[in-house]
Amino acid sequence: MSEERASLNFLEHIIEEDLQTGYEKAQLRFRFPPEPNGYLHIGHASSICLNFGLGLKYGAPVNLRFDDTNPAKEEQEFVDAIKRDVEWLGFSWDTERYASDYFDQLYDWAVLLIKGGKAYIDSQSSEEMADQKGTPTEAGTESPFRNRSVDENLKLFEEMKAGKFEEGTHVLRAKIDMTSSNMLMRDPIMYRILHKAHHRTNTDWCIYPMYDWTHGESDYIEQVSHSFCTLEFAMHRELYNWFLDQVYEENRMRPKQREFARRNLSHTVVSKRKLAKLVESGVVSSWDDPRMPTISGLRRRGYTPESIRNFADTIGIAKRENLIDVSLLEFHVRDHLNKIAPRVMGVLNPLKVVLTNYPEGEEEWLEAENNPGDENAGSRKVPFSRELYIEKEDFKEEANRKFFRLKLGGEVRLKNGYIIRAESCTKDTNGNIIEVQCTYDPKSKSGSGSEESLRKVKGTLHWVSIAHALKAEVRLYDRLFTDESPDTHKDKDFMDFVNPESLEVITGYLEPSLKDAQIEDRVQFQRLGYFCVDPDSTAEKIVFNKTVGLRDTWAKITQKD
RNA sequence: UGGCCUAUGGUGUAAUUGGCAACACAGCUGGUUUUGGUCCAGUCGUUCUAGGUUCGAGUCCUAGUAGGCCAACCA
Repeated sequence: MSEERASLNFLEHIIEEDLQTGYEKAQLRFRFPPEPNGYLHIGHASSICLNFGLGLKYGAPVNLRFDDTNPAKEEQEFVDAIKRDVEWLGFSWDTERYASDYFDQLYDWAVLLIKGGKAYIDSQSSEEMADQKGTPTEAGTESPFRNRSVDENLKLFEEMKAGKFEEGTHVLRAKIDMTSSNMLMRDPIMYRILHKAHHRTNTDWCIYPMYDWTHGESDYIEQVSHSFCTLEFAMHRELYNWFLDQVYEENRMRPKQREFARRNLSHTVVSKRKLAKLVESGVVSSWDDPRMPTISGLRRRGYTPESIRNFADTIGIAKRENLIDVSLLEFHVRDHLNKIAPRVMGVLNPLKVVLTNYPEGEEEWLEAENNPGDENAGSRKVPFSRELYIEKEDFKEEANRKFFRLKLGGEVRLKNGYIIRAESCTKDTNGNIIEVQCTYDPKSKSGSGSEESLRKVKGTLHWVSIAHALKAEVRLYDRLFTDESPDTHKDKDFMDFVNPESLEVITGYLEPSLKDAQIEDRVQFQRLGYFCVDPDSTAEKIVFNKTVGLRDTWAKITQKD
């Protein structure tokens, strides 16, 4: 009813304009075209959300197309990982395609170009060709093979295909313009010889088409209406169109390439080469290490697909350089987890508390809300007894009134339990506090409705009963890089900015309800943050990853002082 | 001594296409709260520069400045 006109990004404006000038809505079709040479990362996630989001918005099909034209780098393993990641993000593709599906068609079209005098076989080395290419400010020079006869070109191309030549001896080039101000138009290579097995076509081919020759033609074959790619391909558009011109037939959909700025996330890197280096050098354990910006890493870290989609939606899409602060991504995962993650109690840095007036050997099970923001989340029981753990940070012998926690002579409420008062504490020989002796008010039990239970005390602490606590490995993560843009420094390598303290492994003491937690379960450790169960967990030892901390205004206050 | 692209708060994106510069995050203030969480209210602050067109310019024009991209048998 009160429908607000949603603001459109510039790509949606282009689509809307096309819709008004002749395109039918039913003709709209998009694609997400990864090369299966590595794992998808947060940058791909933005592109996936863009293309599939457009598909959802316009009711248009979106193909998942693997750009698999380089058998030297591509593997089935990556195809499988990519499909799993796209599905995990919550999208479904119309059809699964491969550029390699089109090798025959591409070959036939290439023959057509040769026959039309638009392509030729060059038999120089790549160095010689590079020399003739010119520079951005100087025109190139023509290859001595540029004017080979059509028949000779045809014969050589056939022999290339038949495997008669070594790698590097011949290539097929488009005959365009060696003086173009666009370097890509200076007779670009269409095919090269590669005696390598392809993960799908095996050894059927020993010539493989290059990206530029493949991409637009694949869009055309699939009748993609809008082909969106990142800005570094802007210069390729002219070539994309030139190749399309060679095969385009009237009345068919002519795909349109448009470019958007890749979205950069602060405090990380996303190039496959750099991510691979992090894995190889042992900085992280694997491609799905929870510190990695890969989709599989984010998943293992505890991110939800919703949070990633919301992130992609709010950062939008444009053409200017950007650096998006990772805190925005963290905001979205908190925002979603706050709604869905059950609250539990766990102590990560334990300090023993003894309730001196609580009977020894006694225990009781207290009612605890699973999520105060969600009535339907229900409740659970947590055990309470004479000896408890609280966080070390939650006790001080003396503190000013800004410290809403436990201090000698002060009171505090134990979440879901009783109000306690710190009476004394004991220290080890080094002066470290190792135990706090407290008394509790038996009438102050949470939810009992008694006058005492309604008393307001400043400060509520989480806790866990020592006798009942579940020991768990807890992995705490910090940013992988200390610099917000580690790979943009001219004089420094991105590896120089690796944060040596990005991982801390500790033992946590958790409430026993967590005993049956399953891998990928997500919970909030109250007052600490969101955590999820890592796949490394076993029946004997449960492992939690910290996804993200809660917003911490106390930390800001202490920092200021 | 080239070509292409870009320029809006600390960050990211909008602006009904020439008509009151908005939204989210971050920051700051306060309120609620048995999580120093959540939630609520308020606040902060911007159209790269110089000209021009116009009743009116973030938007159009001219010049400049700054940044990014382009010379792989990679994608």
